[in-house]
Amino acid sequence: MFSKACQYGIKSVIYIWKQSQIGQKVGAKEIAAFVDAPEPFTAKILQEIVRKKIIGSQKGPTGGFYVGKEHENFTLKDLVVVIDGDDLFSGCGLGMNQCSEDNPCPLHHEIKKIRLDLVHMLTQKSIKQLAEEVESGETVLSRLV
Amino acid sequence: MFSKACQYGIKSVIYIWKQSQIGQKVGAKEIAAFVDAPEPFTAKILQEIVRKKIIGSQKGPTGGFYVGKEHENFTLKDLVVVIDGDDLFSGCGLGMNQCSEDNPCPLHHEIKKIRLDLVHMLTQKSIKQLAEEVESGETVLSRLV
DNA sequence: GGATAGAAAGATAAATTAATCTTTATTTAG
DNA sequence: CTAAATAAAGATTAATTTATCTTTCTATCC
Repeated sequence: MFSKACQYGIKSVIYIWKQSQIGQKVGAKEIAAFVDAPEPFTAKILQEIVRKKIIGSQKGPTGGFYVGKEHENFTLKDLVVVIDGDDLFSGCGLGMNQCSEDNPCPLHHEIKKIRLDLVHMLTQKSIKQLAEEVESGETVLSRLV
Repeated sequence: MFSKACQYGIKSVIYIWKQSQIGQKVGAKEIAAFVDAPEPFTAKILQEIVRKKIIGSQKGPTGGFYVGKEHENFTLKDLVVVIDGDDLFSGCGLGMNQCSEDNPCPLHHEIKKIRLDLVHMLTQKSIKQLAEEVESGETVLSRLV
């Protein structure tokens, strides 16, 4: 469903949120270790997310990745689109470019329903909420434990 | 959602069903042309599907791919699993191998719902039904109107 | 039985995605 | 101002997926 890059990105951003809530900036190395992802690849994905302003970063000692007020309204869907593009949400599920409401592919109507649910899920659950669930131990993000 | 291979496979199998319903075996070339897919790649995918006995094939002149009684009970899900594996249906959506009901990843419960719907869709809609909808013009499979 | 039409299989190539490495730029601390 | 820590950027490599090519095998038709 999500690419590796996207999986790493989602986990990283949840972790960054979680740490930002307690006032901590976090470096790529720490993030990668925590979410169990290859460090250089994670760093590269984070760059892209920063460039699209989903999160912030600061260079230098005591620097790292963080989220602030200006990032609070981004949803998981925004993040997924930045990393994986919107293939998952738009376009024909069978890859037919002439597929449309009037000219539906065999799975058009079926896939539409599932996509609606998916988009709903990815826009309703805020990243903040996910971070809080990790914070409370309701869900788990790390291999360790 | 589905790989290219899987998209081609789904479209091909629907076409083969449709043609089998009117007693026609079809060759890889005809299939590829109709569903607008690269021919050698399509042939390769079809091989795999035949090997897993989702459809049948016959070599030699007047040969081709077909479906018979013995293939009637396969669902789209069976087909998708043969081509793409069951990553879409099982395993953690964020790639965490320690994710489980007791140790859920941040998206575990959310993804579960969507997967249930997806599996339901892919098992409820029979390939035959999809082929009939194409036959009746209700849905469309080919680039050529 | 020979020619032909096709599927099956295996080898190869191209494109994309995943991952790493190296260098550069920026910021803070001292 | 210098050194150290860290992100940013770009180049490179590896793995996977997509696509093609070539050869072999099998069935049908004459």
